[in-house]
Amino acid sequence: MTSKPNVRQPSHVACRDCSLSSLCLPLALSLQDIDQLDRIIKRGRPLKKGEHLFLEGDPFTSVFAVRSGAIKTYTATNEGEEQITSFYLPSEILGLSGMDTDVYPVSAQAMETTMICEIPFDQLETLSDHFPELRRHMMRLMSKKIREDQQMMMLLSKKNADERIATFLINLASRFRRRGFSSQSFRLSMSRNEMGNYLGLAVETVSRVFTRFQKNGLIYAVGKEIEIRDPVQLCSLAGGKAVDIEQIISSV
Amino acid sequence: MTSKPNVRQPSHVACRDCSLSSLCLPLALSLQDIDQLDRIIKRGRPLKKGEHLFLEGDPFTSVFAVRSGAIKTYTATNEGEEQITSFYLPSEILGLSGMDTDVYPVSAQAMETTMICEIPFDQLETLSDHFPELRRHMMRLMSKKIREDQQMMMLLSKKNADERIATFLINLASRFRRRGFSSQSFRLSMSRNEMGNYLGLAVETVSRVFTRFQKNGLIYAVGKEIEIRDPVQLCSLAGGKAVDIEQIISSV
DNA sequence: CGACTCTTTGATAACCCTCAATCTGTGTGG
DNA sequence: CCACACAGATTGAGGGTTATCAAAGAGTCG
Repeated sequence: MTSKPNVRQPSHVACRDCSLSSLCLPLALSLQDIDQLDRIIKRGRPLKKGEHLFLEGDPFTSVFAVRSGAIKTYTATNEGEEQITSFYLPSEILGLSGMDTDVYPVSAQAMETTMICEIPFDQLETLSDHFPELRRHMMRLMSKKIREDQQMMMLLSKKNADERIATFLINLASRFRRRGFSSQSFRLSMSRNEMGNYLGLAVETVSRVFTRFQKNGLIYAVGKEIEIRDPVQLCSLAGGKAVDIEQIISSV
Repeated sequence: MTSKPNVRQPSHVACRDCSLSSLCLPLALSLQDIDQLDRIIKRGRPLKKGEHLFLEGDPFTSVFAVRSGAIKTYTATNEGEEQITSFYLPSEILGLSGMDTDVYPVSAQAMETTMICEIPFDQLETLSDHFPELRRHMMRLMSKKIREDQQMMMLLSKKNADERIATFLINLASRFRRRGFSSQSFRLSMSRNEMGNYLGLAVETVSRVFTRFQKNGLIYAVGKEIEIRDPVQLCSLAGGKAVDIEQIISSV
């Protein structure tokens, strides 16, 4: 299988051997096509916690896939504070929103030690000229991102603190599950502060809600480790569409 | 120019003769290519106020361009209320967020009498197989939408009522200007209720802010007609990035 | 002109933010 | 190895912004 001898680090696993390939870009490609994608992907050294993948305003050159760890993207408010716009977990793709501006509209920073696959965009475009499926997959990714952002807008404009945090936890749980990890208990890669920033809440509010959820037996949390104790009620609080809830409850 | 004799209604203007073509999909196409796009576009009868273009859950078949009038998209919250996700003005494209689900994730409704160009998606995909520029244009559209949604998330999570409404008005003004209309005075196609729904505010708050803005000489508003009296201060309230503000102030 | 919706205005209260203090955990240097 | 410094997390008190409730005014359409 791995004819190339350069498997010096786990970061050099080929796409076809990557456990995340079924979730990531190669999804739509045949084995042979994957090798072509594989050739254009750059796998850099791991990013340490706090290191930046790119900065707001940097020239847009690549999209990125998270292999392990976690990335946050953020932009600066006019008062100079940071506003977190997304968290990215393994197999998730970031950088697509820079496409129409030639610069990244957000900064991307590692929240823990993180391995990244970098996909130079001009080469990805060239490649996608020949693989309509790859093209459609990228369009679908962007379309999905738009829908997710709209869910987020709904959260921010209609939900109270309890509902926001319940939604956030359920969302994380289902993303962990999709990657094959436990969705009942997992480790939050972000601080309470980052969570509040993302959810439009003060740190203190996040903390209070966590405490209350724990008192009521919805979750059990020590530090960043979290266990979902009552997925049904948590989903009910999150208040997604019924159809989504079914899926998530069965997954937690 | 117009060799086809079927110009029975304004809605049957060909893309190459459409005053919005420089803003809409044909942007990236040569005159000859535009004609090919033109052939696949369906131009239905005008939608009357309140009529739906599509409903949440309808099978995804087409993307749409607004020719005149205005469209809102909304989704139902779990309590059954509507949550408006976007307003679309002439030359703007809607429906792209349905691409990865095969159904529209939102409903689209005319806020006034509205003319629409419908672009069947399968044909658009076929066409874009041959025109890389069309493809890139669509990707850019989606990328732009993602950035706009993220601006909206920032508005919802960090801005107070005054700032939200200032931002909304400045945004509308710049969109009107882009279409060649006055950005100093224009007509709101949405009700106070719809505006509040979109901005995450109660109707009463919207009304109060309008009254206060008027008292302070920022705007002059009677009903849906609105005039921007102090664009500098309004922009300052909106608090966008400095570079954007410059552009907008000069435009109002 | 009457029924309707939309808008405005006022009073009240809920929710969450801010400020402040304490507590916990983590890493660093003596 | 411990003590200390520091950042993050928790808890409490108080106040501000905006939602909610209620009612009246303005505009619209049959």
